[in-house]
Parts: sequence; C-alpha cells; structure tokens
Amino acid sequence: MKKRGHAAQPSLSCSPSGSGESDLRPVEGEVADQELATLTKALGHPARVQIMRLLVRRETCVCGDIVDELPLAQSTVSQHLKVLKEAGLIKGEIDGPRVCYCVEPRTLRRLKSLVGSL
Amino acid sequence: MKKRGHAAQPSLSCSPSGSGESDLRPVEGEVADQELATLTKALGHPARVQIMRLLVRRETCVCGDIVDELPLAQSTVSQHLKVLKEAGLIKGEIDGPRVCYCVEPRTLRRLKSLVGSL
DNA sequence: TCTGCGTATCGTAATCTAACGATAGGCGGA
DNA sequence: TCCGCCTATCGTTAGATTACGATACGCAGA
Repeated sequence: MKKRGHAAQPSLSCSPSGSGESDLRPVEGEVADQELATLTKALGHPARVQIMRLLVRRETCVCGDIVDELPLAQSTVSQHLKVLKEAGLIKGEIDGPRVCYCVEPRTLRRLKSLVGSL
Repeated sequence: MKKRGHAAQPSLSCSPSGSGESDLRPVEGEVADQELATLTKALGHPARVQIMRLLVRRETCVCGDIVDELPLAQSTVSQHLKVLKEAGLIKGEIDGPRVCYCVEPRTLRRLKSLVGSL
C-alpha cells in the first residue's frame, strides 16, 4: 500500500453521466442469457469484485491507485482491468500520463436487470 | 430434445418455501466480496444461466428433463448442476429413481442483494 | 532531447475449466 | 431376483485462466 500522492485531484473526466435512461433490451432469451453469463463471468473473481467496489465507492475516476489497493502485481491488476473493460463494466480514459478508470453505469444497470430477472 | 414423458407430475418435493425472511449478512466487506465472486463465477457460463432460467420459470422441481433442454452431454450437464449446487444456487432432492432440482431462493436473493449493492 | 513514472503487453508456468465417453451405483418394475 | 432407466463419477483431452517478471510504450517535466 505505498502511497503515490495523487489521489487528491478528482479529475472526473468520466462523469456519472447517463444515469437515467432506461434499457429497452430484453432480459430473457438466448442473447440475454449469453450476456448475463459474460457479465457474471467477468465479475466472477474476488480481485475484480474488489476493483468494482473501489470504482463504485469513489464515484470519480480512480487512477493507478488500484494497484496499491490489491495484493497483486501490477501486470495482474492490469489484466483484471482488461477483463472488466472488455465486458463493458468499466471504462478507461487516458488522462495525461496515467489512465483513469470508472464504472460504466449502463452496463452495471444492465447486469442488475439481468440478475433481477432470475 | 428427445422426450421421455414424465414431465407431467409436478412432484414439488422442494417447495418455494422461505420466500420471505430477510438476510442479515452484510453486503460489503471481504466476506461479501468473496461471496459475490463465488456466486457470479458459478453463474458465469451460458449453460448454467440457462439451467437457472429453466428452474426459475417452472417453479416446481425439474427432474432429468434438463439434459434434454441443453445441447450438451448428460455428464456435462451433471457437472454444471454440481457447480450450481456447490455454490448453493440450486438444491437437488432425490425423488425415487431420479433427482429433482430447484432453485435455492435464499441464495438467489442473496445474489441479487450483492449485485444490487454495486 | 532525455529521463522517469505509470500502464499495457509479452512470454511463461501452474492451475482450473469444459467437454466427452465410459462406467458405476441406486431405485422401481417385471 | 434381475433388468432397465436415470444420475453421478472417473479419466482424459483441449483450451482458458491466473499469476508473475520482464519489457515496451507514451506522456510530462527537467
């Protein structure tokens, strides 16, 4: 947990935008099943759950601090971030020398709908 | 999808009981994270999502018909059932010569709470 | 331009997963 | 008792996942 001292500025390049529009896609059927499987699979690892919690808690973006919060090597964390990003659960924006991650509210809402449909 | 002709009797040996009591366990923290990871991992496969849907749709138990509904070998389906059972998402009761599966409402509710806490 | 910091990617090894066929076990009916 | 059906388990193979260190890349400041 070594500090790096740049967590103060909340450069919210990715805003909590789009927190209102509803999702018209169906929550059942073959496509929805595949989607639910993909999303839950992406979330199906303790490290990735932890990352999601980090990003949800602080609503602003979180930059490289994520690595400091997990007991994993930098390259491993980067891979987990990639999995979440490919599933559409998070989004990464380049902010100068570093990258800022934040949740993708649309996808998270979608996941909740799909799980809720069970 | 070959029929086997015993889907008529709805022998509900596992009732939709316990659909009311609330869950007092926390939805955050290390234990909850691990739990969420385990549950989502168990659900993170199209075949298992499909099985869950089957069991949720018909509220009664579903016996061996599950194999007929999926394009997989019997042994493979049995393994997926085992994964879901070990995660606590479903329950299997022996009903004479066959086994009846049904969802475990408590765990399903728990999953929804955990996902909802994100 | 050069250096340093933060991140992604590569390469690799160990482990886990998914799928199948074959086989074992348990119960009910003949 | 024996036979047949249904399910679980075993053994195996191919492929995916997880983790790490090493390395490459890109941007800002000296």
